[in-house]
Amino acid sequence: MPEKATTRQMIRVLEILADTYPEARCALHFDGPWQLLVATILSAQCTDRQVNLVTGPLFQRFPNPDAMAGADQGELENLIRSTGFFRNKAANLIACAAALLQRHAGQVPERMEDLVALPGVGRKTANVVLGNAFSVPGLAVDTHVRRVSWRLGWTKQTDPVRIEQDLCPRLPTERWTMASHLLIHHGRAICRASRPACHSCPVLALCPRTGVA
DNA sequence: ATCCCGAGGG
DNA sequence: CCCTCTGGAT
Repeated sequence: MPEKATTRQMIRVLEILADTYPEARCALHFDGPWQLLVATILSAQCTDRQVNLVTGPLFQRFPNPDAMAGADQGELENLIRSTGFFRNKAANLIACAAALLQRHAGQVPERMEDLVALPGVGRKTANVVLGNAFSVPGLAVDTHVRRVSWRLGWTKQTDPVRIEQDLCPRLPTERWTMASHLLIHHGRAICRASRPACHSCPVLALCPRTGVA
């Protein structure tokens, strides 16, 4: 078994991925922290493409937390139905908007502690909002980050929080947010969950598995 | 550990 | 049919 990846090796992989995917960034369409928060809540177990299809009409109908807090849940469900889990998500969005009004004067808070206290917001969603709306460093560990970092031999953990605790100390703070984007992009394009395209992987030489899913 | 849930791909 | 998609709450 290979040793756990070093900071130098991890940065080398990230640099190659950055060269391979210069367009890597947050793929959700949004304008401002609140729209990003809503889009990220909707992105649970759903492609970003599917989220982007519904957020246009959604934000036209409910342009701010005040409007969404007073939304009819059935109407909201219909607007977000195609993203899946629509009953949970609709209830969470209404409760979340209400919580923003009650606790934060209708603004999206910039602290992890406050974000994860919002309905429907877990640590992964909070990290996405912090990193992409407020430029606060964080590693958002989703299904792609978990799978790719596992295959690269960067971690043996499976719990997202432990993966975060395992990887972050070995990476410079300023690379955390981009690391999420790069690993997600690579996970979608090449290092897919099923039938990964190892034959065309730019970091194959740095992967301990060298081709096995 | 289990549930929520639609859409897309193989 | 199967698996997977930028999870979260119970």
